[in-house]
Order: sequence, then C-alpha cells, then structure tokens
Amino acid sequence: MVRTPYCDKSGLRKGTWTPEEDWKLTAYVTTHGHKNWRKLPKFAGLARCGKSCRLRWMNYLRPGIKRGNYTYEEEETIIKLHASLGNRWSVIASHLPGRSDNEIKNHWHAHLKKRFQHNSETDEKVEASTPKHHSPVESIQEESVEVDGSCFQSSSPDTFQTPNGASPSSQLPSLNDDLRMITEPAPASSGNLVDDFADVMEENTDPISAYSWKELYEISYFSEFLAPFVTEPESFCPFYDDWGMFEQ
DNA sequence: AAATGTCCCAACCGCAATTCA
DNA sequence: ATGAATTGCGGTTGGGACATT
Repeated sequence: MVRTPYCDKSGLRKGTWTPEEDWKLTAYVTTHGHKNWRKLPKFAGLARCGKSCRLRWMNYLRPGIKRGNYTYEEEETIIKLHASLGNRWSVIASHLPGRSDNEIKNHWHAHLKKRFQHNSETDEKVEASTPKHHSPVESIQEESVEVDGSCFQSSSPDTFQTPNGASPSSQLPSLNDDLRMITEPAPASSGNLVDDFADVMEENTDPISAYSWKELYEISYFSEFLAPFVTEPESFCPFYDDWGMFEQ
C-alpha cells in the first residue's frame, strides 16, 4: 500500500512555533475544535502540516496543560509507572493530569532516569553488604500503581484554565472574553498596555508563559484576525456546520 | 573573553493502530 | 472485506542555553 505523506513537505514551515502561529492555532481550535488535523492548518491560516499542529496543541497549547515544576509526587508517579509500564509514555501521561507524553518522556530522560539509575546503583552497593532483600526495581514494581484508570483523574479538554490560572470552568471561555481580556487593561493601569497585560500574565502558572502572551499581545493584527471567528464563524470555517462550536 | 563541551527541550520522523469510505 | 486516510505513539535529533576550560 502506498501512503500519501501525512505532511506535504513543500512550502510548509518547520521548526519552532512563533507566538503568531500559536495564536492562530489556539484561536482556531478553541473556536472550531479539531476534527480533522490534516485540513485544519489550511483553514487556520497556518503553513504547517496537521501533524505539527496536533503536536503543538497537545503538548503546549491545549487548556490545562502544565509546564515544568514537577512535584515530588508527580516524579514518584512517573518512576513507579515507568517501572511497571516501561516506555508507554502516553499511558503514563494519562495518569498525570496536565502533563503531555512528550514532556514526561523528556523529563524522564533528562532528570529521572539518572536519578533512578543512581538510586539503583546506591541500593546495589547497600544490598551487597546487607542480607538479601528485594532490588529497587522489584520494590517499585511491587508497590506500583494499579493501572485501572480509576485512581487518577485524567486531564480533560473540558477543564479549561484561563491564562492567569483562574479556576477551571466546565465551559470554555468565549473568544469575546479572550478579546476583552486582551484589549482591556486593568483599571490600575500604568499606562502601558503591553506591560499591564504582561503583569496579569505573570501571575500565570499555566502553559503559555507571560512572555509568550506579551508577544502575542504585540501582534497587531489580533483583532483583524479574530473578527471572522467572533462574528460569522460559518463564513470562515467550511466545516462549521459539521463541527459545531467548541466541539472537543 | 572566547572556545568548547554538556544538557535539555521542542519538534521532527517513521511506523503502527485506528477509522473511514 | 479491503485499501486509503488519518491519528497517535515512541525514538531521535537540532539547536539554544548554560557550564566549564
């Protein structure tokens, strides 16, 4: 069977995503959902392949995603699950709400693997000088978490967090709200809209950093670009009828 | 201060699995 | 039932940031 390449290599951007691209993708997926990643970039105005868009959304832009600052409990969970599941990162990620498989995989290779190996070596030395007991791996496997999906709450697209870390809502915020947040500075304004906006975002513990949001703010065509979504989404998205608003 | 090495993360790639027509 | 299209997964890599010489 001959596969058509999922990514048409010609004329498509690769590499690091720009704030502008992030915004386009976020705005489009938030408004129209993502039923067909392959066609999405075309209608979102992105020169990326669908695969790249999906990865970016799943790992960095999707609501509720957490970045960095792993807690001790999270790291313990990763180590235990890895001991029992191996490199099944997506399964491991499903037990850590807000964490992507890619990030967990990176964190494992960059930090946890070394620590785990170091601990194993240390324990082996202790084991050699003490009466017989279980190896570190065996111990971990014995007490490893049962993977039945019931003991953890998986991250859900419905648990949207606002960029400033406000409590999750059962509903996605409207794009009008987003626009209001972007275009209306706080009452106690310093007079510099960009800085005020960044100040708000700096409280954010969530995915898109204050730095990124500041950059996003500075993209002057925001309103222009968003206008079609807010007023007549049907005219912008040919799939609108099929997809429905906020479909996840 | 400059050169070199190392670490870490974002993103790409290929393949397998799943869904669709 | 079959083949094509699409999605999801895990391994790998490029390059920027930071540390060391």
